Amino acid sequence: MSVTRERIMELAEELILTKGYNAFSYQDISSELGIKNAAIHYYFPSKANLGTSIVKNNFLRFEEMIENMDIRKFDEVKQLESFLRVYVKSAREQKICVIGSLGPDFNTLPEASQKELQKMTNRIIDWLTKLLETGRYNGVFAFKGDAHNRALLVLSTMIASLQMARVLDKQAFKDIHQSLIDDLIA
Amino acid sequence: MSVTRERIMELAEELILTKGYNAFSYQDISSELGIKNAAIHYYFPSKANLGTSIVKNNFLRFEEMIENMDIRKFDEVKQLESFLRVYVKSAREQKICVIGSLGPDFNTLPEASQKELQKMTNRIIDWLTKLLETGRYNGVFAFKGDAHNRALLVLSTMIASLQMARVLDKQAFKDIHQSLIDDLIA
DNA sequence: TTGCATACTTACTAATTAGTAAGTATATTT
DNA sequence: AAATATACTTACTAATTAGTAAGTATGCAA
Repeated sequence: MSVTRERIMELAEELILTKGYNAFSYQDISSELGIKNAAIHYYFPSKANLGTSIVKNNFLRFEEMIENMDIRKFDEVKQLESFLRVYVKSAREQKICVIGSLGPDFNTLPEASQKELQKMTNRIIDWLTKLLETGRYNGVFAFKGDAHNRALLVLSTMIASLQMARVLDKQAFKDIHQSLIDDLIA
Repeated sequence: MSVTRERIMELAEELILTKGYNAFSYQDISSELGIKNAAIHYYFPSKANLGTSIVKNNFLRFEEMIENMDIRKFDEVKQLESFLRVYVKSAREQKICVIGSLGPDFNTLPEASQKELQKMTNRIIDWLTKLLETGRYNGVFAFKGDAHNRALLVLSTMIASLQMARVLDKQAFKDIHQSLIDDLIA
């Protein structure tokens, strides 16, 4: 893989997570990387293509994360903690998450990006649902109601807590994050 | 107040809640209302001004809502339900909320809009905190931990549930909304 | 009836946007 | 050595953006 291509993707993702899809431009990337606009088009013919690539890449990283956790046979609490750590890292870096950034812009996204974002979100919800269900069965989680609804609640909470931290302050993320864990751990 | 001014504000708010701040343009408004671009500039000299006006207007509507509830002496559950009804209505209309739309775009907003959004968010959190605290004291709410943290959690949940409904489907909002209430009502 | 404020339109600008076509340097393969 | 593929740059376009300055129609007040 080309190093330039990777630097473009890395920066584009950062721009999406800090400025949003509709606020970042090819110029933002080219000026920062010291390359020309057309160089980005060489690797990513359209902004739609670049955006979709970033969602796909994010999806891939999630799949890799849960694969590694399966192998090491982490218990449910550890798996949840690993999942939540991704958001803790984002909060530290003043970023929000991909779903929280592209979700509000959903109606303006190219169809391929929309589809990929939906696929990833469903995949995360499915994984979380199973994790919560199993964890409750094993007595490490305690919560009322359907595990699927709880999974939606957990993901929603993490998405919004990063956004709240942006509007208010970092403490907001920590507070929400702690409340979530308090509610869930048996 | 001018009727044109009001129609601009109404449409601009809708555009922010459906397309986002950085994706909507003065053209979107002028073409829809059958007026010229410059007519919008007559009422709102800059996009910064228009954006800030919309946040202020939203803030005002929240203040009016909680004022009306105080007068009628609604109990805490009714007050929470009234508050949540705003989000239920948004979900029906395929909209997200102002904080959920402008929050992710925060870094790209003009300073006046940022300040106003912060003020409004803090005001909502303060109101929710007191409501939850009083409601728990009166035995109608049941939750663990600090009321302020719980207020952050409630607001976060509503913000993100609208976004999740956009990415997934309306059922996602209903599920999250129900989980939230189940958790809170004693 | 003159003057002034309100509510716009006309006509424009400068900047930025994504995107393209054609050229070029370098490395690799044949 | 020649041909080809890779990784770009140069130079451009058409569309869209927020914003402005000057003009105009209408109503109302002095």
